[in-house]
Amino acid sequence: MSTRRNRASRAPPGAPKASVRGTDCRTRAPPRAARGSAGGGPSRTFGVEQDTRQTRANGQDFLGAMAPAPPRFRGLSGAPRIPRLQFSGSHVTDGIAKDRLEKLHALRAAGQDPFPARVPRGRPVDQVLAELPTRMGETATVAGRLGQVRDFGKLRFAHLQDRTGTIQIGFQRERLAAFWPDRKLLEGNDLVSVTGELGTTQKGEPTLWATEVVLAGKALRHAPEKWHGLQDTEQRYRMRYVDLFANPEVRASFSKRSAIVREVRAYFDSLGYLEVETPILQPIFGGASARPFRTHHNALDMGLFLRIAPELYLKRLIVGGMERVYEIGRVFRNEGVSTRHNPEFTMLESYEAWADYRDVMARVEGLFAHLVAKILGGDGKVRFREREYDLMPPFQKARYLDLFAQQNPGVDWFDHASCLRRAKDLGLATDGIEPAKLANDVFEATVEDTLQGPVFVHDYPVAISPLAKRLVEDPRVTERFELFVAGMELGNAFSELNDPIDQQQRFEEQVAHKLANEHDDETPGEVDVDYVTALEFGMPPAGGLGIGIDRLCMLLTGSQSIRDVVLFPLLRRVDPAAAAGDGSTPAP
RNA sequence: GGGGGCGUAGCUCAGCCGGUAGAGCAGCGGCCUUUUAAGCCGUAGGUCGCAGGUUCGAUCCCUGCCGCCCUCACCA
Repeated sequence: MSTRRNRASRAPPGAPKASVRGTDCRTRAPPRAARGSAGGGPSRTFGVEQDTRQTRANGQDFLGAMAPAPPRFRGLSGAPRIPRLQFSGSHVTDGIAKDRLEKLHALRAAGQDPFPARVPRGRPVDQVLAELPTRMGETATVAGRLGQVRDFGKLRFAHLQDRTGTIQIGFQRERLAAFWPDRKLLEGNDLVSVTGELGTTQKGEPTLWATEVVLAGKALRHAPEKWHGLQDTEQRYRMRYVDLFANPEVRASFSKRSAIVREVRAYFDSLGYLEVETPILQPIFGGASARPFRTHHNALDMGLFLRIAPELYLKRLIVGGMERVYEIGRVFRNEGVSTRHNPEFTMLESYEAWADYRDVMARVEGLFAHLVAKILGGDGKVRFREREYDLMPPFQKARYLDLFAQQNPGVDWFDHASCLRRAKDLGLATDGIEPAKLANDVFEATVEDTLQGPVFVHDYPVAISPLAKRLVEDPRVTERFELFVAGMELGNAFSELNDPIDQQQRFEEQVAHKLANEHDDETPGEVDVDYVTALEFGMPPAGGLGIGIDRLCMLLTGSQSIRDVVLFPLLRRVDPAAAAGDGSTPAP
């Protein structure tokens, strides 16, 4: 950096601030294949100067239309020394590339706006690529992020990426005489708008031969390594924005998630379900067994919980006669994190009046048939954790107690003594665990791993199904099923309890249980009287369903961890001072 | 919370038995008019996660802490 001393001619102080792609330029520009920028914004063109009149771009001199001559800048050589930017103490400056900062200063010094409000935005890259073979030689504009720039003599190549794809940009001195001396102010990872001529290279790669380059946004940080992308899992999650542009497969996964959610909606919409939104801030939490997050409303001076499930509100809507409702929304559970658990996750819940759990089972199969058709393209096969699964319905069905008996011969689920023996044989914790819970622990320890599925496990014992109706033929069990795939619980459904007296009793038992167990923070401390009141007005028999959208997305995208389908998974906060490495981490 | 692993340049990674650190990419200065993980020559870049300890000497050994990953537990 010591040799950059030669003084380049810069614009005199009184010169116009910058070149403007104004009307005079525009009127003489060749017809664009693409629609130009939004209405004559003051986006600036690189290094336009008087001698561009000699520039031939596709036989036309449209750059030459620029007048008056804007300030000229010559890379870093002409830029004054500008003190390094000062960031506030909390800003992590580690990743800022000094050379990029200097280029930014050079651009500013030359009157160029490194962050213009608008530039010619052009058209989606995939469209341009599709039309290219039949429109060779025509002009097109694209906008996006530059990949690595490859210098080759008086040529430069780089790929430009937008949300639809990637196209190669070719920079030729002959077509870009004005831009050429300043080409190094533009570098990989910068955001640009490029207008050029459609063509190919000698090897036939579709290429946009640039005739005009406009910086749309300067990148002050280097892109991750081109070949490996961003690998470090922690950085991928903390800096998802980098992960997304550096790793195409990540972008693809989240596009797929979007499509999955869209198709889930489409499926329920097509059946006449109403999509609704119910409270996330709830004075009493319920509808599942989980520890809640607590919060507080200041104006009302009221303690609130973030919902652990929308269930009780959705069933109020069934009472209200909406009959078919669903909600796709975030729920919050104050529990551990793992590859399958994020403290906030997205749940689908649906309720349908005049339906029972058999009907709901059919809905689930219908949903999967729809997703197979729309997401997997008709083939229901999906690879997940080294195995292949066939998601094409119908699915296997198996009774809970039958599965239990198969894996635990001679053990009676309802007999505590025999379950206790079995649990001890399996090495499970048994102290202070209630009989029903213990029996279910035995089930989970012996059966769940075998549920590669997809399989509906149905008719769960009453004791572990507090919100479901009993089966008439066998009152020990309920009209409830869960859907398992890859040993993972994907969905839970039952014929909803609509007896207000029974419901009131079950709530009271819960509260009593909580009072007896001071460590029980999963149970609300009071009965949801309003919900019982709703049931007292009469709720039709109804089938309800809950599906973990994140896990569904894991399955359909083949993701190992829930964090690969959640854009911004919860991570422990890194102290800014510690991250900056100044050793001033405050004491806890 | 328990167990295991990891943390080195902006990124991807080496670093042996303890002797104050290397490569590739990105960057910077050059050469090259059809490159595409371009190539070649040159150059710059580091609080080795943080803090202690052992040692003449610590990226390396020990302890504690921070963060992430895997796993178990809780849960969907």
